[in-house]
Amino acid sequence: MKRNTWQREAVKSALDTQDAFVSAQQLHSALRDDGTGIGLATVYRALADLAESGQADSLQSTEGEALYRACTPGQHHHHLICRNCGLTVEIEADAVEQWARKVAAENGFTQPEHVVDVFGLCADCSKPAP
Amino acid sequence: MKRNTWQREAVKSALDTQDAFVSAQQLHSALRDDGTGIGLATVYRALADLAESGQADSLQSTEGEALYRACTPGQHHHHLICRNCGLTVEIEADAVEQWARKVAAENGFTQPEHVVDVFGLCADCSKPAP
DNA sequence: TCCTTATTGATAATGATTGTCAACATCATC
DNA sequence: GATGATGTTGACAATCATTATCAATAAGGA
Repeated sequence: MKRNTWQREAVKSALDTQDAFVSAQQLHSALRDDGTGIGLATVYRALADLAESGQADSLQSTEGEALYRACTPGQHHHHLICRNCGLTVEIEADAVEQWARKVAAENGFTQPEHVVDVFGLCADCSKPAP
Repeated sequence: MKRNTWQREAVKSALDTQDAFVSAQQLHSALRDDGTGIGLATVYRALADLAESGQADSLQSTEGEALYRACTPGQHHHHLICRNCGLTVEIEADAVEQWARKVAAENGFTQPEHVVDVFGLCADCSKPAP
């Protein structure tokens, strides 16, 4: 049976305070800075659990590390991500869902899923340096 | 100055024979099986060059390794990828391009780029096992 | 052919992630 | 509240893809 531990709670709430995709290492550092003595492996395990249960989204950065972000569960959505600061906004895309299904069917593919993320510079990061 | 070596040619042509995304390690094994004594680091370097010059596309697998695929240069496109055998088809998506720009603009984001890939089971892999 | 220097390849180094396992903590049950 | 079975933790080792190092090699202009 699944047990509730303060470690899992800590990881979940730490992730909730982030408005950007963060790595397991970053989250571990943040938790250590908060005075908790949580272990690195535990952070990895907790994040994997959250991702599997749909309470967090994950993606692979171009550098190859896994990044996580708390998300609204039970709802399919995509992300608009700032290349510079990581700020992330959830977006919906009914049109894209339908397009993906159509393209898959046209090529004989079944059971389509898709990865759709938009990267750009957020309003703040678009401002010229003073 | 950039020099032409048989190693770079070998990597390029080996990639051209693949109709699926492959890892640097896989390509290195294939090249070794062909009798060439090419080094692993060289394969990594050649693939990075091909990706940078637009002659190959790359993406991160969910396991975190980088996968490469030869592509038609100079043209923006996306991929329809078989989850099972890796078969990859290039697809175009003008509607999605426009949607990405619109969503970015609506949220104050500039310089939008996007990652759009569709995963499914290809016609062959969709057939039930005999 | 000669010479400069980009490239190669064997190997070490890096860094994220996962496996191991004894000590510990949770929670159903008494 | 005490007990016990077992899920969980955390320090550390192990793994694995990728990158850095650097002496030896080879491309291509002179």
